[in-house]
Amino acid sequence: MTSLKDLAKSLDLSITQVSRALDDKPDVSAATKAKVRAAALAHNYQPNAAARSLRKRKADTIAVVLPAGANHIGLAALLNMLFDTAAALAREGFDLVLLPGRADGNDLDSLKRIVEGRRADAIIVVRTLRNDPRIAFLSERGIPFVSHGRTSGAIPHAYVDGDGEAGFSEATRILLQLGHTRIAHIAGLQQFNFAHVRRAGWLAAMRDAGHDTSGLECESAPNEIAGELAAADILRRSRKPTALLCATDSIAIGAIAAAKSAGLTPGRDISIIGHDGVSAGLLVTPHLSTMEIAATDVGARLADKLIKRLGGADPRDLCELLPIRQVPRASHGPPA
Amino acid sequence: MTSLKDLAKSLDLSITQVSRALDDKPDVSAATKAKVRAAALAHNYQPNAAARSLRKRKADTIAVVLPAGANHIGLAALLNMLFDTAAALAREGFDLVLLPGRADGNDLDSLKRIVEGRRADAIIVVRTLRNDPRIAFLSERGIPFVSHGRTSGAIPHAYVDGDGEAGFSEATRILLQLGHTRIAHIAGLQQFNFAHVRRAGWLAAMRDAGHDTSGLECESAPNEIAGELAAADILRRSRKPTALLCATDSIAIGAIAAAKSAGLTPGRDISIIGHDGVSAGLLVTPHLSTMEIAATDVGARLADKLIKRLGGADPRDLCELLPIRQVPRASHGPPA
DNA sequence: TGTAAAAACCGAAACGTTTTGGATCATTGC
DNA sequence: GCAATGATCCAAAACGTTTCGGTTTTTACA
Repeated sequence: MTSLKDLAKSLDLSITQVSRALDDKPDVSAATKAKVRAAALAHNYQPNAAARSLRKRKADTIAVVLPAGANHIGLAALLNMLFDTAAALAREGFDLVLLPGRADGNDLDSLKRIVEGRRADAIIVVRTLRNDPRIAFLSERGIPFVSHGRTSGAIPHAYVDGDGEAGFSEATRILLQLGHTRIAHIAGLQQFNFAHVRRAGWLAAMRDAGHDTSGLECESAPNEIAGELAAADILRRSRKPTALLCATDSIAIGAIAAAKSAGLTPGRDISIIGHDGVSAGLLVTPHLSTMEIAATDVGARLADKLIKRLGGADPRDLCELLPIRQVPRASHGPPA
Repeated sequence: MTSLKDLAKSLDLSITQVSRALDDKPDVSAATKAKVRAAALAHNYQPNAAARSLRKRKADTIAVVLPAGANHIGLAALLNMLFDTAAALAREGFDLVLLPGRADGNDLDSLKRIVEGRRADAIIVVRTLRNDPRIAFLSERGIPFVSHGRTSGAIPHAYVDGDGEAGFSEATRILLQLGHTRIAHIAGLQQFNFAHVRRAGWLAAMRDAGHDTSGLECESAPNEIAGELAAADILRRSRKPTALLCATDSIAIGAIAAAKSAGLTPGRDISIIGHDGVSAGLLVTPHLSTMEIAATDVGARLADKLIKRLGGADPRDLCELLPIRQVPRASHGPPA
């Protein structure tokens, strides 16, 4: 409501001086600075965001393009992480704006609107695909961005991600060590990079151990219902697995239900392991063996990378691959 | 990157006409409109958001002030709902910006910054308190807003809320009908309005039935761990309840764990009912009896109310109290 | 007391859009 | 042929801030 002009008039100063005083710039005497600050407080002056952003050519805003609709299960964890990111960004003076992905799946158009309209200074990309057009677009335009998850493409970019390949290799080796040989993998949709690398980790460990993987895998959307269907399918096959390594906890929780329906006791008759460390894993019986990123502040790390990127850092120096920690619980063990 | 000026120059038109053409205003010939639109598309012109917002004195942005940190459990459901709101608002051309509550709990300052700085045209308030200073502030300033949840204060305002009082009264009556008399209530923190009305519903039904409630209640933060502690406490008391009516599912899930630890079988030795209908209720054993708002589109309703409020509707006409539907499952039954 | 340097200040332009208040031109009615 | 009408168009102001370049005032020192 109150503008710089109002303050200037009430203080009998020029707009210039009031602006500079509030910015603590050198050309203003200590006395006037104090007076101006007092007046600003009294009128609870807040600079008009649009005017400032127009003049400074930056919006002090970060945008995150969210995947479209439907898959609310996975969304909750994502939004929780982004809340941390928002909090970290707020401390640096940035607002976080949510852009729900468009129903037609054309996220590039939302992105163009944001970028060309200068609505945001930088972008956060989540749910990276193996070959992500959003990342190609942003890189080409030189828009600062950080992604939650890597891509398989050649474009170097800033990211924070878990080392899914190592994690799934290790989990596979643990199962092998316990005596399993027919270790099946219920993969996530392979267009997503996280799903691809997790499968690669399983595949590598199986190959290293000299085990045939044919007929031992299938693909599932990352939610309980799809996971249950996929597990039921794989348990019905001729070459019956003794262990199910699942791309996500949600799939694994569905797999536990499927195993029970098939008359198997998870942890005894069949081993099931997931990934993510969601709290729901402690609600199922038996408690879900899983693995998770060995860091609790992924959201804040994302914010940190973004700030550094805005500060001009090279994206190649802003890649963080976080180690995965195994969280063994009761849903896996030696083969029956 | 391209501005109206650029377009005007390349088309040999005035900025005025280009602007009006893109806005489909009357004073422009059909021929020029077509030419302008084609050029805008070719240069993929997007109006500068700051300039437009400065001139039009509106930001096309809605802000939501989120509660500060910590309680991530309840946050996930909230964020999920807000995602729907964001999607609905996006269809109307509004962006949704997230304002994480400040660590010092002073959300009013964030609110002032947004409101005075004209960063948002309207506000969404969540987690309403019984007596909410944010609502007092916004009402007084005449800022359009909608809250997720009512307040107990006298200020009329737009809201969407579930009828927690009716829901908890009904659940209590159901338990009474089954033969329970010592029905305890594990309440949410009473500063929150939802917790207050749910307790009121239980209290009214108990009084109507002529049952003494002394020693039959306690308060808990809305998460599993606090719920488990609260339930353990109430199960240790001299006047042992046969049923636990919990303010939220998270509390109820904790209560199930506590009951098991105390050697009781939920659903047989003790009845436990929650509220929210979270999916985790289907993961615990036995499946959690609960209740929930009989509508799946609360987020969109919130957006709808906000749009109407921005259109000048009276807040008193924008109050929606949604009925609660009981979801009986396996965690309650007649007393042992 | 005079002068140079330093400190404090100010006017005006610019950011990119929308909108006001005409201006121009062809067409119509008489 | 002339005024009135309607259809297109445009210059300029305004939104509220930051910043460039220059001006005035004070201080420092001879």
